[in-house]
This record gives sequence, C-alpha cells and structure tokens, in this order.
Amino acid sequence: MEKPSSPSRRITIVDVARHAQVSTTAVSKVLRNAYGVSPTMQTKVRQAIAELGYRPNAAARGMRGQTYTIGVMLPNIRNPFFAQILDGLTDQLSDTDYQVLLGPGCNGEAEEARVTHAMIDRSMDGMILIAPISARTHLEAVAATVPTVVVGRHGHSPTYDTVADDDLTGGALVVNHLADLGHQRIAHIEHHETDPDRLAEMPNAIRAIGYRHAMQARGLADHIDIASTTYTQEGGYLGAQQLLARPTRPTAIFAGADIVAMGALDAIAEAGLRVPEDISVAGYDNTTFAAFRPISLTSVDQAGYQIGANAARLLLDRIADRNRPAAQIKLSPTLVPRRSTAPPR
Amino acid sequence: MEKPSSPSRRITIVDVARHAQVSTTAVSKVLRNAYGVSPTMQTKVRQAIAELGYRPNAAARGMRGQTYTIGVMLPNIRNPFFAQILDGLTDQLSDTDYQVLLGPGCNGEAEEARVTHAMIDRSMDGMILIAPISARTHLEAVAATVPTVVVGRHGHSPTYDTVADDDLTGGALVVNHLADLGHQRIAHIEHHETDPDRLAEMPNAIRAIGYRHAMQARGLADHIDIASTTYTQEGGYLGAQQLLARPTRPTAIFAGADIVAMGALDAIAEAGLRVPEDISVAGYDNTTFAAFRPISLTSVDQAGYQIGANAARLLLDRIADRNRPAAQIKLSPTLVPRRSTAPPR
DNA sequence: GTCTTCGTGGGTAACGTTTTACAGAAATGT
DNA sequence: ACATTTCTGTAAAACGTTACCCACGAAGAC
Repeated sequence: MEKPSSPSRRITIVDVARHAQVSTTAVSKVLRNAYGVSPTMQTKVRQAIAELGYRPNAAARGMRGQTYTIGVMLPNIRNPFFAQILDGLTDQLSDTDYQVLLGPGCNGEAEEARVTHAMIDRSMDGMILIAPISARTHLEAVAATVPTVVVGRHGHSPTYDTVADDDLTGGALVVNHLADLGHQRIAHIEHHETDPDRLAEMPNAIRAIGYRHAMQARGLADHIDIASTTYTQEGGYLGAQQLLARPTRPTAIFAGADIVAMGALDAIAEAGLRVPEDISVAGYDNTTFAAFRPISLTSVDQAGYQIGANAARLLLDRIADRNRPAAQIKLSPTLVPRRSTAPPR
Repeated sequence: MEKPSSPSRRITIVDVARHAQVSTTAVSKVLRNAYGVSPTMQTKVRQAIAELGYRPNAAARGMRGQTYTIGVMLPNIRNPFFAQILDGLTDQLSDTDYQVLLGPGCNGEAEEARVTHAMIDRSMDGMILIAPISARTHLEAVAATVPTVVVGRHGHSPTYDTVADDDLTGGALVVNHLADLGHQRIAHIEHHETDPDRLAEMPNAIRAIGYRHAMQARGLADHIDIASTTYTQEGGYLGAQQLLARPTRPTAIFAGADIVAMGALDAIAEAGLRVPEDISVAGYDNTTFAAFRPISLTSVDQAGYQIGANAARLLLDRIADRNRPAAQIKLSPTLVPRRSTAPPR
C-alpha cells in the first residue's frame, strides 16, 4: 500500500519514476537529454512528467550539477541603457533552459561584492557583470569560481570574456560631429575617476580619452575643457553649471551619458539659455529619453541589444568549455544626430 | 593524515567544524542563531568561519530549510516608478539575511508564469509580485506555495498580502486639480482592459474609475472623454493623437502614467501645440522624468519607496507566520503640481 | 559458436545543510 | 543527598538530484 504522503508535497523525480515504472536515473537522464536513453523511454518518462506536472527542484540540482540559472549584476536599474542590454540577453537565452535572475542595482564596490557573493553562494551557472566598478582582482576572483562575462569594461583578462563598445571612437564621433558643425569650444562632462584600474578600463574614462584625442586631432587642443563630476543627473547639472560659469562659455557640451545630458539641459534651462541656439548638447547611450521629441538629444548609439546578445552567447560558450581562451568583443558605436546640436551662432 | 582535497574546493560546514573542533550541528546552530549554543561556542565557531572565509551553500540550505532569497517580479524594468519600489524593498531588507533577486521584466501572462515558476523551483523563501497581470487563480496558486505579497493590485485575497496606492483618490486628485484651474474638457488616456478580473483590480482601471467619478462629482459628466490605449510611451502618443483630433479639443489631458504623458507630450509638440498654454497635461507616478525641469510635469506621487518598504515588512511577517490573516495596506497619493498644468486660455 | 562491442537501463553514493532525537553535564529544587 | 529540570553538544537521518559504475541482452566480428 502506498504511503498517502502529506497533501501538498512537491512532486519529485521519485514520483515520476514510480509513475513511469522506471528508475530515477532514467528520469534524470531524460531531463538532462543525457546519452543512453531509448525513444521508448523518452516518451514514457516525458508523459509521466506531464501527467504529474513535475518540475525539477533547482536547489537539489545545484548540489550535484547545474542550477540552470544565470546571474546578472547591473549598477543601476534606472539607466534605460541597461534595459537594452537585458533585452538582448534574455532574448538570446530564451530558447535555452537557463533562467536569468538580476541582482538589485548596486553602487559601490561593497554592494557589488555582496551581490556577486550572493550569486556564487546560490551556485549560479554563469554570471554577467554589467559595467562593474570593482577592482580587477575581485572580477578575476569571481571568474575563477564561475564562468563570467564582463560587459562594458575595457581591460582584458585571461579569466573572463568581455563585451564592450568602442568608447574611444564614440568620444571621437561626438567631437567630430560638433567640430564639423563649426564648434571650437567643445566641453566635456566626465565621471570623476582616480583609481588607476578604472581609469584604464571604465567606459567613462575611455570616452574622456576619446574626447581629448579627437580634440587634439582637430587642432582644438587649446579648447579642451572638462568638468569632472559623476554619471548621474545631478552630476550633469553640477557639471553644466561649472562650464557655464567659465569666463568664455563653451558653445557645445558633450555629456558622457544621456542621463548626464538630462541634468545639463536642466542647468542650461535654469540659466535661461536655449538649446541648440545658445549652446549645443550631445549625450551618449541613445536612450529613449534622447529620442523623445521635445528633447531630441544628439547621442551615440551603443547597440545595447547586440551587447547583451553577444554577452549571452559568450557565456554559453564558456559554460560549455571553461578552458577556452578568453574572448573580447568590441562593437562600434554610431552617432545619432538630433536637434540638440546645431552650428554655433 | 588529512586528505589534501582538490585545490579550489569550496569551504563547507564540515571544514569549519573540523577547524573549530566541534560538530557540524554546532556550526549550523551558530549560523542560524539557533537556541542552545554557549557564548564560548559562538566565538569559537565564528572565529573559525572568519579564518576560513566560509560562506554557506544556498543550494544545500534550500534542500533542508530556507534559501534566504526573496524573488521580486516586475513587469518592466524601464518604468522608473518600479525602481522606487525596489529601493524601499531593498533598504528594508538590507539589515536582514535575505537577498533580493529580480526576475527579468516580463510582459504577458505566459512570461509571468515562467518567472514565478522559476522562482518557486529555486525555493525562494518569499515572493513579491509587482503589478502582476496574471489571473487571480494563478496568484493564489503561487501564494499557496510560497509566502507572497502582491504590490499595486487592488483585489484582496485570503492567501496573499497586498500593498497598493489609493488609485481612486489619485484619479480624483488630478481631476480636481484641473477643474480647480478652470478646465472642463478634461480627457483621460487609459490602459485598455477587458478582462473582468483586471478591470476590478488593476491600478490603471481604478484610476480611470476615479477619473469618471470625480468628473461626475464636479458636474463634468458630459465632458468625460477617454482614449483607450496602453500604458506605454507609444500608447500615450496614439492616445493624445486621438484626443487632439476631436471636433472640440480637450483643454487638459490626464495621462494614466508619466510614461504615457511622455508620449502625449510628443504628440502635442508634433501637432504644434504648446504646454500648458494650449493644453495642460498631467501624469501619474511622479518619476524623475516628471521632475525634470524642462518638462516639469504635474503628476501624482505614489510614495513608491513606502510601498516597497511596506511590502518587505509584510513579507517578513508572513514568512515568520504563514497562517496569519492576510493584510491589505493602502497608501494615499499626493498631487505634485508643476508647470505642465495651468488655467485654460 | 564464441568473443567483443555497443546500447540501454538501474543501483548507489555522494553533494552540504538542517532537523530530530538523544546523551551527558550542570544547575536547580526538595 | 537525591530527583528533576535546564542547558550544551553530538550523531544520524533526511532533502532531491546527478555521476559513477556495473549488469544485461543484442548485435557484430572472427
């Protein structure tokens, strides 16, 4: 006689095996599409699974094999650019058995460490770190434990793959666009950075370098003017205030991110100036905000969707073969000119 | 002689126990702050944990007890209002041992089911569902399996707690504000809804009812005018186009969400009209976008942070006592008047 | 006709933690 | 001084799945 078993116990692989009159091993093999299972067995087991509504227990799987879970860490949910990356990521993974789980937005190395640890504790099969600010040693420690792809950060490492945009070119795109329009006094609002690792690897730092190089290449070295704040709306506001207070005001501002441009537009409006008549403004990331008609912000498109899709592909590859050499994918940005930039008066 | 053990094996509770010269049970008790452990034992074990850098394996925990993980499902990462809720949530949980993990944005019942199942499979200790559109039966099925709090949905259920804003009042706040300014032809852009469950429970539907009631209460029943689209930027754009094409144009538009207002502003600008001179616009959610000075959108603040914080508290309560009666928290919205609304000309 | 090989299925031991049950020591009550 | 309770600590059995190894029969090779 069968034991009645408590009413709301979850169906396990044992129940399926009994119902299909096979061993648990057989069921497990079917679940994992493992080698050595006949078509007859396939259908028998699959039918039992369907009839019982069985779903594998991820915790138990995690103890022996994989969890079929991929962890994604991003610094800030508010930045719509990251949503594009996520779309690319999830679309690419939607055909697979993997489920994406996001860490809550985290700013600061401490929070990043907390989230990455939490994901490792939960035996994630792979991790995608979007624009992490953590020290390189920490990233490598994570990558040593679990297959990892780092997105939006330039330094290479033999232990993890990277997908990034060519921010050097991106910075130059904006400068050349503005210079072509006839601007000379082109200022830049950057994210202040002192850590040498990050100065060499973070996109914001590379964009600033791209700005400098392009200014020099266009013979505008004397007009290089940088406000060093943060990549936030507040930072854009403060940065623009600084720049507008210069003895000779810039005629164009290149904000390192659309969210920064948003703050800059705010400060410019407050100062009673018009865009683009009095001053041109360009952003970076081509978010929906930039496309918004009343704003119509010239921006740089990073193809976030492709970044995410590529990151997912690399991660799946690496999960399949942890020892393959690390790959670096670099995508090319494109300029999207809109009404916020115009020739200087 | 100790077995050397493979180089990069993770530290387990057994290692800690051996290092501290106690049983694994003792270590487990310390980890869980369980009853029956002396101060001496405490310090001895904690020191061993620190020295070895031990971290509990969540998968193994999940098999026997809790996973210390809370799953949050939200429909759309792009809506900044949800970010506020998340902030309240994570702040409230930051002192606890619980880790929040987010499902990727999901639109549609199928995707919601996929995400909720994935979270149940992963033995989450609790779940917070933000503005779910799934049928009530599905929500109750989830809640029957795991402690659940439903946010931003009005229907009550004995199986789950809810936190929502008083959208009926919110809709009225906007109508009264506009009517006080002297508007009569106040139109509304709503999210089209046919499912009877959702018509009774979704915030968008309640806001529309609030709009109707308030219009009637102000004697403006004849001016009720609703464009039924979706709560997206595109929906706002199309809705406003419809309204602007009326034989007698409304003098004010109440968009059901800021993101909708964004689309409406777009359509209005395209039609060559000015805000607020030609037409007033009000949104809902008081996102950072509304506060953005060049836009300065009148909106309704839902206190997203408080919503999130309350949801977290309710969930912790319910995890502690699964059988306590379900609670419903309703918060009051406030109007934030800005420059996008003004008396009609 | 025997000896391999191959394809298929099952038994069993992990995986790392918590829970249950229990034993011994210490403290308390009479 | 003895009986009783309280406090600490341990051993052992789960939890659900997968990995490893072995057994069996059928097909192929000689």
